Amino acid sequence: MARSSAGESVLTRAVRIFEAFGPDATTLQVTELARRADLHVATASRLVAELVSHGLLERGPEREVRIGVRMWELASRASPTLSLREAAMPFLEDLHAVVGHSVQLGVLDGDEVLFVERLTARDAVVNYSRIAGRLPPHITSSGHVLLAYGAPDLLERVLARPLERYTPHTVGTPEELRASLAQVRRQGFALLAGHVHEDATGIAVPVRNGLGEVVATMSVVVPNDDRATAQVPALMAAARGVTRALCGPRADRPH
Amino acid sequence: MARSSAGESVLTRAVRIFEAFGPDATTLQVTELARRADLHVATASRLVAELVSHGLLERGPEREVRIGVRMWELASRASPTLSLREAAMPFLEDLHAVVGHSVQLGVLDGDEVLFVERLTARDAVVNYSRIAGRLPPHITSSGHVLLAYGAPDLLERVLARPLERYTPHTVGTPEELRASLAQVRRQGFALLAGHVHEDATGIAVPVRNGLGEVVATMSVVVPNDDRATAQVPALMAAARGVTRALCGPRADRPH
DNA sequence: AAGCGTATTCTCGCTCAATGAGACGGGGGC
DNA sequence: GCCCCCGTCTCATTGAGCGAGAATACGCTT
Repeated sequence: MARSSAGESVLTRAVRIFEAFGPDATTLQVTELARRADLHVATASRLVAELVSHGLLERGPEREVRIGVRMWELASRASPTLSLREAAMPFLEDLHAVVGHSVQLGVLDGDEVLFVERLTARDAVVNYSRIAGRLPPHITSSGHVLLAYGAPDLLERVLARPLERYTPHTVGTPEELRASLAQVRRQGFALLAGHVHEDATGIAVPVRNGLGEVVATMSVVVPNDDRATAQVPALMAAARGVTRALCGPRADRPH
Repeated sequence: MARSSAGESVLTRAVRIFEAFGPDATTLQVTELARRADLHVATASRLVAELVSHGLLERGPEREVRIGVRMWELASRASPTLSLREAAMPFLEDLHAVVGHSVQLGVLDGDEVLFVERLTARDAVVNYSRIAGRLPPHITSSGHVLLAYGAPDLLERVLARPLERYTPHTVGTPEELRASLAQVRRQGFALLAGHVHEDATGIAVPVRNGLGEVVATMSVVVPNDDRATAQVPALMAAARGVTRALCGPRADRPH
């Protein structure tokens, strides 16, 4: 017996191995890894051994397997994602210090928000995002910003799927979503109270590059109260700072 | 003609492709990528296409290839490296605010210091590290800490190679290095003035886990002056904070 | 110590996924 | 138009990769 019955490539299988790990499964035994990756255990064992030899996976004392440092290093050395994060970091830190609640940096990947950075707060209302985590765009303020300024076919694709509600406040119909996005475009920011978690308000603003294109979104998660809107100017100032940093040493673009 | 003459695996080649990227080559054309990865251009083109289909690489408008967001995501979702970084982040931020200069978090990987995080400062003396970057351990304060508390065979391996000097101050002989490490063990921190760059002093302290093992190092890079030593208590306090965070909700360990 | 159960690695016959040489198409420059 | 460079496609070739089953490793129980 040779070759996988499904005609799969080695790379496809390796990717499936990496995808088997997640925040709830940071280490896995070979057998479980094989099960999750849908591989014969001997095959999984072999691929794991090779990935370990390359440093992309690592083994622990109980033969458990985890993501290797080399994987992160290769991903990070030349990553556009991390270039953006690095440019944004000083502004995220300042915003974090000023607002006192969790701040986030998100990008659009596929049809989802991918969170690139999140600075948490001790007294955070609730933390519903995680670094390298994803959320559907219709439920978060970040997602609303990315949809509002994104390509029209993005919105069509999002609307082609059911809009699942996380709370009674979550946008659940195409009409609601379109109205919300129109408001984002008018106001220049998204403010969603209780859409992901009942007790939290998400506020997000677009982050633009030097060409004026929206490339990311900065957001904060604050308690539901009347003072939420007061955070908007700080957010916008921070986003402008990131834009400036993304342009490099050139002069600011006129608004 | 089939199969590589060198009997290389697909994974080995994919790793070489990723290794071709770096901070000085964030995007590459397929031909250049093939050259750097020592692959036939047709092979490189094919592997790139597949890696792009998995999101591990991405293409730009001029057919340039760059690291894909998915690579970073898979590396980050379950990464022990990022767990450490996340635990350390609040303390790095506080330290950054207090010291006003660049702060760094480094780990030992192989025989080198790998920088996991770096918060920069506007008026930083000099930034000689980068996130996901490596430096030889004998030249940096971080490296001295990791060597001082590391396994003896680590030091032997480091000493088995020539100790290259970056500046006239850099440790350049085994005797100098051993003496410096002994001092680190006595003092509990490393302070190296002008070892990497003439104008900068690096100060590093060990970060321990709940078992008392040194798992990382926190450091700052400050100007050379008599006030440098004053930063040590803040560094040590921050490192203790990280240890507490790494222990989870359990009580503090007695010192 | 022996036995058992589980997990992981090794062996090996088999085969098709991966290879690179060369053709081809596209784009840019002269 | 011609030429050059780049990247993708085609295809004959073959050995890297496969999984079934054996062997080994490990932990636990009696």
